[in-house]
Amino acid sequence: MRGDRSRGHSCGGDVSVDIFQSRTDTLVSVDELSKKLKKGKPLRIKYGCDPSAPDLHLGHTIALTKLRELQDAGHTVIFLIGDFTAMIGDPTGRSKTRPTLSAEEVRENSETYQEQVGRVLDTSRVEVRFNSEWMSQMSSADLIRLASHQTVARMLERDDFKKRMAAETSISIHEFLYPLVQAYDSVALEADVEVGGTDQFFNLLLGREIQRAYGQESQIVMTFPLLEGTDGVEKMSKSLGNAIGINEAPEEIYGKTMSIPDSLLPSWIELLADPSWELEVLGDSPRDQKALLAKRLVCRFHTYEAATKAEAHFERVFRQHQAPEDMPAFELAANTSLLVAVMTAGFAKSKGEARRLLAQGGVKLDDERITDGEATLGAGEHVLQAGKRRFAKLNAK
RNA sequence: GGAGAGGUACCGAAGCGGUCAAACGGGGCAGGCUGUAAACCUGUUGCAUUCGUGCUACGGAGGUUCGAGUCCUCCCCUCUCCA
Repeated sequence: MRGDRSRGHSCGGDVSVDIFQSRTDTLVSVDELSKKLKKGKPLRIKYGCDPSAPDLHLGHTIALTKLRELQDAGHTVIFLIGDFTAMIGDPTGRSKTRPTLSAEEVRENSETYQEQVGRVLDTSRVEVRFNSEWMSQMSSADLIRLASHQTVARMLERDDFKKRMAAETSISIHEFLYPLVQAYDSVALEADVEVGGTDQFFNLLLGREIQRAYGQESQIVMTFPLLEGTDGVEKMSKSLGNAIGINEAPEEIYGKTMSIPDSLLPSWIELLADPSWELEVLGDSPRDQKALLAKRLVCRFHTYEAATKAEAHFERVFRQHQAPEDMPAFELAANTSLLVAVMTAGFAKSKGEARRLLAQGGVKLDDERITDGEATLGAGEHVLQAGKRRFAKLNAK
């Protein structure tokens, strides 16, 4: 299906429209885009991020991969860090008003962000901007003028506001400013294109209106499908605990991918597959397909060696049920109770939790299930396991 | 400004003044079955504990009572309708 949709539009021999169109969810509008492209100038493509959640996950890479393609096609990617808007907190997808962030938090987070983006984008060619640059200069009068370009009725059409109205939860006035400021950012940056997830559609379209209101040409809007999280229920999001961060350890990326429901596999392959994977057979059984996908994802964010190791680690720990080669090591005194050992290894937050874990047969010492928390540790090296996947090496002296 | 409804554990949501560390559902964790899949079954889900119990929790602060999530007062917050 890739590229097929745009075939009908290749009237001007405009091949580059294809790059924009393939694997996007929505593109508004193809005609305007080809007009912009015909000017022959590199387009300014805006990608905004909210520094309150600095951990990039697989879901973000869908858009980032596309941006990389566009970068390679000679366009300019502008990475906009919404440090000013972070004070508002994007209401998108939220059922509640977000807490605001301090200036230091925003700064730290944005650094993390930039470092992670480098795993996909060529950061040497990215224009990194902060919207506080122009927003902190804006006067109240200017802000009011900006706000005058949008109506409450239109604002309430936004899906999440609508839902919150229906659910009778609170919406603060300042949350209306978020889309407006985001839209104004496009004015300040003179963006030709803005990309985002489908949940950003409203905000991106507002950018078009606001740009026009400020005498600019409207930006092209590109949205990407949202990736479902590892639970197979909700959209991938760090706060929902169903995300795979691109910063995570190879074993984690591999293991979490293996744990996704089979039903998710088609969409994951569709959304995450690299174009170069396309012709290869991904394997027969869902399990094998996942294993291959997992390996390739590790490979993408780490190295081939890391991917091989992650695979071996998985085979060893989850198929052969052996302890992994590397595990965190702890030293403690001989004759320490198992209860304390479990806590030392960080497997339980409280003694009560450790006791429960033990009682339910969740703890193994040197491959033997032990339920008595008062059992003590003999001198020497031990392997402590909690649940299926948490291991620690204990050295009792 | 007026009238009404409501704020309970991670989330949703019950809760005759004692038997409430708080029903039930979801989520989480652990066990079983498995492919670290799904579905399903079981247990568990505040902290500490000499396992007797103690402590901290039901928006906040006071009060009534032998005893309060439950009653009273004031305050804070949310929602709906009216102005």
